[in-house]
Amino acid sequence: MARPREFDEEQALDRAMEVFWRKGYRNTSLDDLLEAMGIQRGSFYNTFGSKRKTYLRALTRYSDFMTDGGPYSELTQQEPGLPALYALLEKYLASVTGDSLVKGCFFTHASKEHRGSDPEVKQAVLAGVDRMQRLIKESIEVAQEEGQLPPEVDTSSMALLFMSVAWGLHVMAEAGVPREDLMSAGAQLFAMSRSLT
Amino acid sequence: MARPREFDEEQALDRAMEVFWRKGYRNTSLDDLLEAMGIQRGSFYNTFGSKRKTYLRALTRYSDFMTDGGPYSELTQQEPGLPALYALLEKYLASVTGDSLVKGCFFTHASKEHRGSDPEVKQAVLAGVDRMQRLIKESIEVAQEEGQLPPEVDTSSMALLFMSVAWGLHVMAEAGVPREDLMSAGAQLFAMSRSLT
DNA sequence: ACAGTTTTGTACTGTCTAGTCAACAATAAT
DNA sequence: ATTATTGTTGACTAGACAGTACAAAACTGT
Repeated sequence: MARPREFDEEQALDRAMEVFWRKGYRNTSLDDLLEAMGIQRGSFYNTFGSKRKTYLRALTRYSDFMTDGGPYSELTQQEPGLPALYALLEKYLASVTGDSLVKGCFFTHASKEHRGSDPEVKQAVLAGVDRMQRLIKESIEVAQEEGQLPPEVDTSSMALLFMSVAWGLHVMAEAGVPREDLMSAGAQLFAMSRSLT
Repeated sequence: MARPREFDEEQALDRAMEVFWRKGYRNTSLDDLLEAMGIQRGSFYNTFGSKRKTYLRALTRYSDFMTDGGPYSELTQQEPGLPALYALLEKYLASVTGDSLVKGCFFTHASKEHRGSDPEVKQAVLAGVDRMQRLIKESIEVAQEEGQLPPEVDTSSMALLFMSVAWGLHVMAEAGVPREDLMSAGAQLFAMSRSLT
């Protein structure tokens, strides 16, 4: 007994995620957002409430997007352990230094834009980071089982170190450091890892 | 034959640097800036021209601030090589996870805020990053001479790797990852470095 | 003392922003 | 067909923002 919606909420949210990911929160105006989502002001506020709420939903959606069937799920396929991790890093650096519209991890952008001062953003980001870290940690444990890493290394620290390198190189790329330099710095990390055994 | 200035330009610029460093470019309103600088609109536009120009000057000033007599100059004192680098990283992480007003490297904030889309900002940041990387590279070369690192490692890649870890852990801290986790990830890197010999 | 010059303080401008509102359109149950 | 209910639309509001204009103030050389 009411007028049906003319757009798909999930799809609109995906578009919103894409814009926020690409441009950040503050730098995305409502007009940008509406244009990307393909809806108009009234529908937007009716369905999503506010720019902020949409942003928070986009963050958790990103988390799902990355881990469920996304890039992180490839860690268990192919050659597991260090090779898979290295492949993931290379793919990440390629996306960061390439000319795709969406560059780098949404969470790094969100972290830096809010600098931990927004509790809700922080919580959403931290939840996503935890999921990613867990997946990487699992890969490192596989690497241990495969004998690619010695059994005494702390897998949690190692996982965090790997993520930090990826994120750090991401920021370096945005600072203007050339792609090849970033690639060889990443390679250096894996060379060091391999030499542990 | 004219009225003298009532404020010190250098000191005002230092204050401007501090605010931009702490709050970022967009998130610093002109009122914030003027309050921090202790001057008023007219004087500001007379002396500094615009918010943007002031920001660019603040960036290069930061570079001087860090390398000339600042934290990076400590690399050559104390125990040079890896211990000095490790001390620098620990100090950085302490500043990042502590409760000081100014947290982390200004260049990481600037990089991420503009994402390489502003050529002038990019240039200023890259120049500063180059200086920092050179200092770290020198420390790594010292480490090689001292036998702390094998002679075959690529010192440039290693320097970039170290910086990336610092920056990455910085972003992780802002994402909400606990301090101890960051510390042990940093320690992991140095443990790996030491085991190379 | 006064002319010339620069700084200073403040009111103002135009633009951009997120969010609101009310008229109008489209559906489903009766 | 009517009515209740929800969705859509575009004009509107209120506030924040960077930057400007200009008069008043303060200083220096003569």
